[in-house]
Amino acid sequence: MTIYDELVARGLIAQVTNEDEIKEMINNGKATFYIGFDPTADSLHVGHFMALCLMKRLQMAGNKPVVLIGGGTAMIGDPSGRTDMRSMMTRETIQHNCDCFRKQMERFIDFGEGKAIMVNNADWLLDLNYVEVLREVGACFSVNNMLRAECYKQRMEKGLSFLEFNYMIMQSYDFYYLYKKYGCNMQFGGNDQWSNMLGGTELIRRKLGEDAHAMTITLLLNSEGKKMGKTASGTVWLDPKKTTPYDFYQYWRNVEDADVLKCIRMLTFLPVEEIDKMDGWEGSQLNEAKDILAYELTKLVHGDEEADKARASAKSLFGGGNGANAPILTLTPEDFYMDGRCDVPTMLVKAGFAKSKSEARQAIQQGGVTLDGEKITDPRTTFAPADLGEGKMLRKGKKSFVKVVAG
RNA sequence: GGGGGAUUUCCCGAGCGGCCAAAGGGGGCAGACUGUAAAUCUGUUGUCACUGACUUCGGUGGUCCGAAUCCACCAUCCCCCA
Repeated sequence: MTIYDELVARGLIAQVTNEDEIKEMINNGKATFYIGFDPTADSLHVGHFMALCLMKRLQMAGNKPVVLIGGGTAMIGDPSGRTDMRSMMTRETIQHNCDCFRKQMERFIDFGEGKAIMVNNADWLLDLNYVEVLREVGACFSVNNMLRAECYKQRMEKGLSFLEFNYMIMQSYDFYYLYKKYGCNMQFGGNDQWSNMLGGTELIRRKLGEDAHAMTITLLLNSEGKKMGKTASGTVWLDPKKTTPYDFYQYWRNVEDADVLKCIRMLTFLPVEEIDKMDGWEGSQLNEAKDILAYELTKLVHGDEEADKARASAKSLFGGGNGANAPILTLTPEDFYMDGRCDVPTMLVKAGFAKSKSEARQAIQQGGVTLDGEKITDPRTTFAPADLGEGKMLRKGKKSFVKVVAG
């Protein structure tokens, strides 16, 4: 199976500028392609992960990836897929985020001897001269066309600042610049980037009379049409400090039935034939597929050891075990503030299971909290350090566990 | 530059002087049912020393016994005209 066919089989390809040429290029390792990542946070997330996987697949097929970190474009803020303006980031924050991105990416992409390069568009965008750019590049863009682009259309009602309107031009300039400097002939990105990417191919055509290509990856949406990788409490990050490997595992372990196969296909490196076999799975077998998905992804992102640990704690906790690998919550002497005793709401808040003591109290009153299997019914129940012994398993609802010990 | 409108608790959105911690929906959390799924039903959803107290309705001042509701100014956003 050629790499292009595999991408199609996995459902990764959303739109392409010229299928035949792109197929020819990537199947034969002739592409030098770039994907841009705007450093809008200090960690990568699932969306980035998909792009990096695509990059890895193409790199393995002999193509050369260019990772572009958008230190310059982040100064503007991409309006695509947004209904409101991004808050402006300081240069320092952007720089910090760039550094974080770089570190995480090195896990996935091999940057050794000419295999891949990493660039930062701050290096060329920040020194541009306004009037020069207007004459050189601005003349190539039709405002009429730009306004027709999907990414701006959505913003016509809510308002769009001139700053953000220029995002497309900056991104197009990046492609033009990379094309000239590195012979970068393709750009990949999320499907929401399509119009921005076309801006680049158009600019190259107008300025140089040559063809460059663009291809977008299907956005990973769940069956309700929402972006995956988000929970009510926020984004699922790749940084273990921001989203623990266990939580990361749990996120995937809990995807809806309808989304499991799609996720396995798009996100894992399991062979397509193997995935096809899972296609008819239902019921408990489909439940098994969720474990495969969660395990494979945790392994890719956090490594074998962490994946094994996450899987083991999940199995012991949900399989009726004693939760041997549960995270530990150590209570400090200050937590035993009530005559040397600690109440349960304090523990729940400390464990991060409740945002406030009120919330914790409600969980208790509704019968959702147990300590070592015993239901807590009174929010005022307290424990002294000695009561905890070697540590007790505090549980809120079905999915939140922690082993409480007195420190 | 001129005119009009908006800003409410996580989100959307009611409220337009006391009965407002603020309707309704969404989302979240918990319970039942289950497969750590979905759907459904129930409860809950500002904070705390929780049968009470305290702090919220863009910001700052003011009127009033009393303000999310009235007035003034400021900020931000939207719409129409130029």
